[in-house]
Amino acid sequence: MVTTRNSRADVVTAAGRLFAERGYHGTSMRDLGKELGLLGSSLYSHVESKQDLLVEVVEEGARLFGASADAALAQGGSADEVLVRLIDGHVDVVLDNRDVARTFLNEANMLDDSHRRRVLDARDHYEETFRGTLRAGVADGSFRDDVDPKTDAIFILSVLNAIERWFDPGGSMSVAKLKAELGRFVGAALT
Amino acid sequence: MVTTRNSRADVVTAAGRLFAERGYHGTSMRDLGKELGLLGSSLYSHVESKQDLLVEVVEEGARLFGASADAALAQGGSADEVLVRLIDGHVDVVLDNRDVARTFLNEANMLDDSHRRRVLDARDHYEETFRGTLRAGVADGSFRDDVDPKTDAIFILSVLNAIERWFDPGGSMSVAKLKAELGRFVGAALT
DNA sequence: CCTACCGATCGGTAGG
DNA sequence: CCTACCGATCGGTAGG
Repeated sequence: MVTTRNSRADVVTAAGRLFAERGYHGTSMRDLGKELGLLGSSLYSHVESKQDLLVEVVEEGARLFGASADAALAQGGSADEVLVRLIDGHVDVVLDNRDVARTFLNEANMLDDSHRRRVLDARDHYEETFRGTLRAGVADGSFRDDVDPKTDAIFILSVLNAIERWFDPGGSMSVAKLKAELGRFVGAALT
Repeated sequence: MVTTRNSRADVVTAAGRLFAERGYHGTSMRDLGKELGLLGSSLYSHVESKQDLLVEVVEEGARLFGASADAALAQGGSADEVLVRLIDGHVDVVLDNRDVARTFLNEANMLDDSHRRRVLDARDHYEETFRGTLRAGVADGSFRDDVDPKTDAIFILSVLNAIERWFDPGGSMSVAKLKAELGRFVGAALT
């Protein structure tokens, strides 16, 4: 028997799993307790509220995407190289933290106003990384001059954000293949 | 005073609005009643269950997208022309029936098993329209020969399905501009 | 479409 | 982390 008490981190992780699968409003504190082998009421020794759990999961998502963008920029290189790192980094965040990413992408609007605002700001900052990279690539001639950085950043992120909806990590397409296909499609669209 | 009794269609429309905004589980029958100026319990003279309402909204979404694809194919023409009609038609469905489209795209997995299965089949059939058009375009040389119909159909649909998340019909970008940008981006990716 | 309910479940608390 | 609850709200029904 290795039964141990759950940590706060365990609770947040399980919450991410259920929020990703069933949605915030589709998950009850009793569901979450069952997932961890305890009663719903016992969760309140770890967290202050259900909303609190959503905040933690979504903000972890914001941190992960933000860190990925920072890392992609920090290495420098051409706009084309930065964009490839942004794309690969986004894929890694989604696939290595699928529940967190899904909750971040689909349940952020269930946050109360102040938290939602902060998350939307973080998301806009992340998007700006893509926009800026497209602008730089257009400016230096790496990308077509009919590329519209604002719109195309949204288009590219639309493709990336949808990955959690269809990609099966245990399926026939490898992560490397996924990244290659993304690079080809986006590359062709921009050059 | 033009206060009239609500029809079943009114109830379904209002349900689509709330399901799109707050999600299926975030909407109560009392919320929906309030939206229509009646009590939650009164809704049961129009529908059998809450799930029933979700089924109606989601299946209407499936019908709309299906009809759009059928129309795009029926007109014939080159793969390139069909694809443009598929894209424009998808945009029209999303923007002319936003609540239905959002509910179809985001709440279909809240359906019970049998209905969800049917909707997923319809969605796959719709996706096959895109895949087939890409295949035809590769075969006749309209599109690059490194286009992967299966993957690229998903990528294109990812861009189209995300439109409800960011496009503001009252904003600075017109629908015509949106369609032009989509055509340019997707066209560049495929040719 | 309302009145008047039903049992079940919700998020959460007090006290250990 | 459990026991023992709380008031509020849930989807839904009977009967008009």
